[in-house]
Amino acid sequence: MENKMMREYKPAEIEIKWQKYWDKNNSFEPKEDKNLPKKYILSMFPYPSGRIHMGHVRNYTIGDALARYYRKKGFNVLHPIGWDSFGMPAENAAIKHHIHPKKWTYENIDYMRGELKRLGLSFSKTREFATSDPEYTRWEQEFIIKMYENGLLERRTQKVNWCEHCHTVLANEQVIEGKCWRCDNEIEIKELPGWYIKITKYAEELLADMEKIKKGWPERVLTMQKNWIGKSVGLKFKFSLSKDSKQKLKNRFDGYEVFTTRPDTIYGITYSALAPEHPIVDFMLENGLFEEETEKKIRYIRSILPKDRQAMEKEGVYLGIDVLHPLTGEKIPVWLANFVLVEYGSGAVMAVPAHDERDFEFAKKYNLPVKWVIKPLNGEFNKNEAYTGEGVLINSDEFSGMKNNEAKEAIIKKIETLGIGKKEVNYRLRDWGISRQRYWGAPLPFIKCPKCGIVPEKIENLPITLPDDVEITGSGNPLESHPTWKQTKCPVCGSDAVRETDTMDTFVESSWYQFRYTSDFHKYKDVPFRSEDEKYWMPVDQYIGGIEHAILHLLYARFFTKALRDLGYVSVDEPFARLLTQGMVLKDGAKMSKSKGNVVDPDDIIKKYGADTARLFILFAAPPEQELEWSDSGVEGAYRFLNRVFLNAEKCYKTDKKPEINISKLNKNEKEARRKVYEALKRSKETYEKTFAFNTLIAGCMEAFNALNKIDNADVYTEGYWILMNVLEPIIPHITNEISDKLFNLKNFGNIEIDESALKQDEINYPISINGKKRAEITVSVDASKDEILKNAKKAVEKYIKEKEIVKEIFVPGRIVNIVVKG
RNA sequence: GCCGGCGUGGCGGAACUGGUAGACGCGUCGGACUCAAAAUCCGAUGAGCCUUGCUCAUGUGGGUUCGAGUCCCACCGCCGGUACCA
Repeated sequence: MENKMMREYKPAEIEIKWQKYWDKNNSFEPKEDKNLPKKYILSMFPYPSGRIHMGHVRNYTIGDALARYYRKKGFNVLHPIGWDSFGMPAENAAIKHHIHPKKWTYENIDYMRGELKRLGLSFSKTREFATSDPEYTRWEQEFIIKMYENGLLERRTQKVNWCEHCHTVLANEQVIEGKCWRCDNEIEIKELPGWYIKITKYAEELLADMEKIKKGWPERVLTMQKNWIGKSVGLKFKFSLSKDSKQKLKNRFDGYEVFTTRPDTIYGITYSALAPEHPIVDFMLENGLFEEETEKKIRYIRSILPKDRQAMEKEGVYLGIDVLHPLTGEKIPVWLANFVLVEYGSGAVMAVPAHDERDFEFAKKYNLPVKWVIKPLNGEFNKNEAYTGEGVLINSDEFSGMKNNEAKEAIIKKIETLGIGKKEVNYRLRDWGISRQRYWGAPLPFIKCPKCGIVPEKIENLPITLPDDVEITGSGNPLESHPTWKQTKCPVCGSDAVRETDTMDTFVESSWYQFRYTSDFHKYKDVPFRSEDEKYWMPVDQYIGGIEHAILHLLYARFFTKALRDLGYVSVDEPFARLLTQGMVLKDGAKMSKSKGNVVDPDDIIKKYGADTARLFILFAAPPEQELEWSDSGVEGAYRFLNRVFLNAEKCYKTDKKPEINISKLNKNEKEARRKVYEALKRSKETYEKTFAFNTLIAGCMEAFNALNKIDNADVYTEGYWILMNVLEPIIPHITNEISDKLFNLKNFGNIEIDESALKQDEINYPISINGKKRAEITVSVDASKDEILKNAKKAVEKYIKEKEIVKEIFVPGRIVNIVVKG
């Protein structure tokens, strides 16, 4: 049967046709049948900034390929999209273009939804939402109230990171090298009241549960989170002040605590150091207990911002007081040192110059004694530097001779017995400050009552929504300056009260959106998501997004999941079973950005070549985890390939069944072509389910097409298209649907069994090498014996081995023959 | 400094548990078609040389092995994270 209907590849027509078809048939809605095997494929949702960029295209194309693959395999697939729609840019747009943040946001969403559709992405329509929708805010506010009631949220005043440009507080995670993650402005430290989520309560579980996800997450993401949490185990003990020193301090202090991870070096203490802001220093300054020179120096050190001190040389001064060594009772001088941080531990340290680089540097500068207490296991000390490695204790009373790792525990025990200290765990992780002094965010659902203090809003009054009539000027919080919004009644006593005007960090919204998608929330309005839906769909089987969220979003979402679990809302410990971190899209070696003028607009590519070309190129150009260098000629290449695929489909015949092939009648090229086709099919399973190496899968398909075009056998050719259209459908859905529809009535989109006989080769090439160097090549039948192969091999390399002694013959079946000769 | 990752043609990148280095694509060169061009198709394409073939090539230098891009040691470079965290 001849097939002459495909004359020209017109992506625009084909793509619109299929997009309409999918839309009309609701092709991508998850099914309610909970007996079906499920896959929840999620790409990180976008911020509706106005237009999608290539990073989005990459992110969503990867996710879409997986979703389409599993759908085709018969899974019930949840593949949703939504909008992370609160945030600063909406307010910036309001200031710049005098457009209301809400209007700006929702117009952007409408536009971007169209862009995603034009890419042929198979998102569910019923599960879409924006986090700024009041229905979403309502549940978030409920969670926050529950957290407050369960001691996971509190309001307190503390030092915060303040960005003057964004006019708001930032969480520690949002300060990148001392600058705002959004606008790059230098951060100031301010003391402000604010709301804190106690993520630190979950520090240990966040660490421990990495075990549960380590098979599915990139190691480096887990490492980054581990470092961020920064657990360290050690000893906390108290230094007692000497009698004289106590008197000098007017008996206001009897000592102070220090934390160390090296209790094994405790006998090497030769001084102790306090942070410049330590309370004892404060007290001594207030009471004029320093000589003039000393005080001058202390005031100088204190005048330098702690973060600027790192760059400086170590500096300090003797404070004129002493403490007693906890075990030996020896007198130990107390110094002030600019390298001791007031925020970490207790703001004071024991100093062991022999075995700590910082202490050593400081001791050298001020000629303080160095006492060696750990001897390297082999070799001697280099007394010009601190020895921080493992070893055996010396000069350490009854602990001498112990290995230092054992001594750690032993010394902790002794200190505990003496009652002057105990084992302690310290974390670098700080509580998550979620207050933002901005308008376009979810209001914190609390009320300040003059009589009752801070009280949560009643659940039945949720959501607390934003007022529409605001003026966004960029200075001050519009909710604070709104004439009436914050005026309310206390939900407890009914008296006049004021609403909290801080809104929530937008990372709160993105911490639980994965749960919201699990239910058809348009139908079930009395819950954030139905428990049965959550149990069925969670965890997300595959999460895809940028590495930039390794700490921020991914840590918050993991925490939030655990908190919601403990509040009884969800059933899982971890939200994302597997994570794929896709690399950035670059152009001319740099990240695409307006300021660099190297932006390629996805819409332009779609208009010129079609969505399939864009999708194919972006998956072909690099493996997903690596950076991807944009290449205009590479895009052209992808387009040419699709053209060939489309036009050559003409060589197939129409059929509803995969053609039966009689292998015995095939010639060499035909067998070769079939083998490549089936190899591509075989590889596709690995690619979609495990490796995500779309680039090599596509290369394999190209090889198969190239091989098909060398033959003239309609059966093999048609079989090839039957299979390759199936393999490529998740990547280039429009063109494959079009061809499969015309040729195969879409019947080729089910599961295809691998024909093992097609993968078998009749003949094998063996490279023959002499002493590991390739010298010849022979072709033998697959069932040739070892002796036969060796005989042929020797014949092929006769001139190299004649008059030489054969020392060894190596034969690796299916691989290589290597002959080792001497002389 | 510490932790992690990566170094392969002109370019993006292949190479499963050590077994023919450079798949596939781009680019370049040559050819066909054309009055011509574009498009398309066919072929060549790591470097060098004494060009039936040989030598050298996976950041550098060593090592293990019959055989190393792959394993081990040392170093160099780039990227990312983090940093006086006691």
